[in-house]
Amino acid sequence: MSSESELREVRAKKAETLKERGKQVFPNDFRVTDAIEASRRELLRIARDESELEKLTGEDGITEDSPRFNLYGRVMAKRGPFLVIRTPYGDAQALVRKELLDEDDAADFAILDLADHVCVEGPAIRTRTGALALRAERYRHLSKAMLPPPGKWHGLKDVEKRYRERYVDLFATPEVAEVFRARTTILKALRRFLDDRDFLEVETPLLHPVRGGATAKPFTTHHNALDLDLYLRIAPELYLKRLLVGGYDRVYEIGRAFRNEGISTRHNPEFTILEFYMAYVGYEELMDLGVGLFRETDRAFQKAHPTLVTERSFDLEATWARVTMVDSILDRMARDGFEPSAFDGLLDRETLDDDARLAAAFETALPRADKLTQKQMQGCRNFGERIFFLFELLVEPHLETLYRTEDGARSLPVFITQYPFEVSPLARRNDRDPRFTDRFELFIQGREVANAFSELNDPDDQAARFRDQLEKAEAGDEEAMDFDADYIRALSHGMPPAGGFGVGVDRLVMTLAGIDSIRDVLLFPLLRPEASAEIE
RNA sequence: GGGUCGUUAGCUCAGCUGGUAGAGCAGUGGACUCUUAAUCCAUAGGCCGAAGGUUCGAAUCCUUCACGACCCA
Repeated sequence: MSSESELREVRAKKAETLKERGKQVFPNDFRVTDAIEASRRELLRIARDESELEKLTGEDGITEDSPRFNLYGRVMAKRGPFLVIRTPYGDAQALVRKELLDEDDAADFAILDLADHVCVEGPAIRTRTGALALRAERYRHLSKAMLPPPGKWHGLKDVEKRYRERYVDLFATPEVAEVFRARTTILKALRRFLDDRDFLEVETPLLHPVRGGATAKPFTTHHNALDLDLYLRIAPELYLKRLLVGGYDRVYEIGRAFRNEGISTRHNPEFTILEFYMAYVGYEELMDLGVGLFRETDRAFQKAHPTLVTERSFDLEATWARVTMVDSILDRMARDGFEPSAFDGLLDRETLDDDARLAAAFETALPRADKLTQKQMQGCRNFGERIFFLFELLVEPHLETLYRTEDGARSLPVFITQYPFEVSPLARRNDRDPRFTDRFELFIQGREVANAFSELNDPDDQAARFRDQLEKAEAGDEEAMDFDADYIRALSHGMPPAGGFGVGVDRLVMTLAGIDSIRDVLLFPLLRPEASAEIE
């Protein structure tokens, strides 16, 4: 009897036995008072404290006066007369012997299955091997698991199953549960940093009538009563800046954004974004603020989750690199040791500073490039797009190699600044060189973690940029923004000079916890539905 | 989108160049009752991801599909 249906049957029969004895299979009369909860925590604390353990006696040292404890949770294993009980704070064991229980409790205990929830009550003892155990004088059944848990030793390894049945993954693998606690620690630290600086946390719509705030393919949906097509937001940006117009000088939002794109180790269609906006600062101040934000968040993470701290290839405590995009391309070309590229020997400062010369360099490089690269090169229609293309092709994959600590041991976080105007439709132009914007992206471990800029608050300039986006859309660009007339109206009422900063929270969690796949930091990553979900 | 790999018992995995489907754990019955993956004896459990094909014979070879992982773009 051990196919799935048979295992289920065994448990169903035990449930039936409970009922026949007048017991509920799923009772809800057990109440955790503050005192009982404190007693469980105390027990788990003692279990981990050598000096406390030594104070405990063996079973024969137990008297009427010995303190009693409660231990309740999910039964994860049976070892001889011991039960391993899992709680949110860790595991502890209980010594359960029928002769110490009254008849009724003993009968309940006799039909215990692994993964059931139970409560035991009794004094704490020290076992012969020096570990703590609660010696059960009372035993209560609290909830039945109708399905068997995964193996106690190997746990749940099947990656697909782990994502689909995250509830099992979480109780079977405490390290996984810890990652999601760390995620919350990180979110709280981000909030605290901003709250401490008088930022106001706000919530803006997820349902957007127009696409804006980022260049990405949106999800579409429909509101029936208004007969209105809507988009799930790709970014909260434009609403948050409306709030700057409204007079809140410092606002932030942490929430979900949706992008209708492929799924990979770094992309999930819904992801968590933090955006904050601050009046009377520019992008330089935002870099300083960003350093503080990430360092403080990391310290909070490391302090709360020492078991998740891994050997890192990057260093947040060293001085972070700040390089303009053009300089980063020159840095790359000046460096040996990279794969040969179609642009070798073609790029110098003069070329990267002159539209015609750069276009000519592309002409020369074109036949040397592979097909896919050629296609992308031909898609570059102006100076800014060419610069950005060169950055993505030549620099981005090598950021970790290019910018390192003095001893060369670790990579530095790097701010790439001065993004070209053409690829930055919401950022303010640089005052000295209008071909670029006062924008940066932050890369840690070569991974893009943040995007920020001095905000464009000139309504006419912004309207012209929206019109450019419309042209792109007409040319077939599915990621182009819509013309947001209300946003232009908002800017026309006057927005204070400001800077804005966006963080990919999932990627930040991945970076700090040393996790390679975004699915491992999302509780329920998007998966294709199962072919046939069993319905009963 | 392309490539590589995977899918066998509830869980973790073996199963060779085709020849009757295997182990450990968990389950069931029993023994034991201070264990640390508890132990011992006994026992049961399979549409070998799905569909086609090759073959006397397919978990194994071929094709298609589904789902997933990793790499590339």
